[in-house]
Amino acid sequence: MTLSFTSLGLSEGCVRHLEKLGFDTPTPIQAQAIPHLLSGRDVVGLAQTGTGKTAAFALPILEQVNLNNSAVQALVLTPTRELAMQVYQSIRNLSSDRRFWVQAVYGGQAIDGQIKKLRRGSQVVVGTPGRVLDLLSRGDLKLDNLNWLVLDEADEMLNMGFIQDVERILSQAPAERQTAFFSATMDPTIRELAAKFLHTPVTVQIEQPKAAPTRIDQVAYMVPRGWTKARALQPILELEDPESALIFVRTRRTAADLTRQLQAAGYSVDEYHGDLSQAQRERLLLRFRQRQVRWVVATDIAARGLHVEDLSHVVNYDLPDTVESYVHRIGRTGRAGKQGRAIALIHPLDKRKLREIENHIRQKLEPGQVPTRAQIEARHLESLQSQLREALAGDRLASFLPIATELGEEYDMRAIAAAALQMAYDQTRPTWMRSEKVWVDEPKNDKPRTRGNRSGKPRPSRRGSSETSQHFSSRRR
DNA sequence: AAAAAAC
Repeated sequence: MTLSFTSLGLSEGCVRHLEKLGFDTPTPIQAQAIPHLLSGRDVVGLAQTGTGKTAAFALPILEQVNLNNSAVQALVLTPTRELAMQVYQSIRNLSSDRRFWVQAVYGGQAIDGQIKKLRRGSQVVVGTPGRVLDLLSRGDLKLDNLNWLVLDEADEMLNMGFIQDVERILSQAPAERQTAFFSATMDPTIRELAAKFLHTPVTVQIEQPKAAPTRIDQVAYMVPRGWTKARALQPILELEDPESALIFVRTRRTAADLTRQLQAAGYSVDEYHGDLSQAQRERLLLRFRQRQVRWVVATDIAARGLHVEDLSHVVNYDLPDTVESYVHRIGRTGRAGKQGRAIALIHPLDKRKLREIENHIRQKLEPGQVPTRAQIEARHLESLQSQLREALAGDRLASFLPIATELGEEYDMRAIAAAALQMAYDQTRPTWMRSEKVWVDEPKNDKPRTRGNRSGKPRPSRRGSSETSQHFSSRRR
């Protein structure tokens, strides 16, 4: 049973272009949603990001859009500006017709350029709610000819903070239109709002691909009692040695603070959150995607939809507020058939939250302990050896051979090699590990501490835990 | 209670 784009009802020209792009088999969500959308039905599509959602709604639109009319015929709303850019890019790639125009509109960027382009005409507009409303009230975006309205990441778009804007936009769109909600989760609010805004919708759901979770190794590192998460993070990162990582935190403030700490420790890392200017945000993403920055500390701005090629790690430094958000966050890794790792830092106060997550994903996270210095050093030596083997097989060796020969007249060859290794080893260690003072393995104190501070000594200060305890105390009541 | 989203 081979499925083709042709069998879904897409035209020959469209299918040929898709083949040129290297797409010959529809993904499950595409296979299910495209025929319904082509037939004019409203659709609720339930699928994770990275499953080909964008093409699932874009292809039927491209198939039926009137290219001889430059009025806006389709509007796609996304919850973040970067997602709008990303969706815009992939829609643009899906059409080869010169008469087809798609445009992205979002805040944080001069509105003049966006207005100018809108005046030139675009059949499809992708945007964030605030800027779309702004353009609507200025009269620069007109929805009179709108045939399609798509909410990407609908569960997020229908959240408290967004819902009013989205409702105002929906109310300005012609009633005679096709509407699609794409969402990773179907909670009661989505069902309710779908009933409100969609006309006898078909729900298509790709059965939770059992393959997705197994492509992500999930580990829960237990933060020892009395340790801050910041202190536990560095040894964990040393052992995990992520090629690239998104480190999720709860607030913008923590993002900035943690970034500064990690940078001071010598890591290639930068911050990403809503306190940055749009230009900074875009520059950061570009640098991250081009591998000029290895790790990014981010708020939930990066939890959804964001695509970074070959992201090796997702780190939940702070656990997310909702179990759904956990699924979104870890979904940034393990994409396109690659293996990914999702690690979480579990403070003693986070254990309840961890259980909720485990119940939701019906799977236990593999427990992990903060690595000891010995474990990290072993890991460093191991990677040094494999790097050495690579160098031995490489072609740059010749330029270093004369030095080795010269030194060889004075020293034993094995001593020279060992000294070179020592130099390389010292350089791979981050600054904080070079100082013995900072890095002291504390005896594991797993005895549950009684509430009263019996010893009478002041409690160790716990910088990182103040927000956490505050957060959970409200649940205790 | 925080984050995102318009100036």
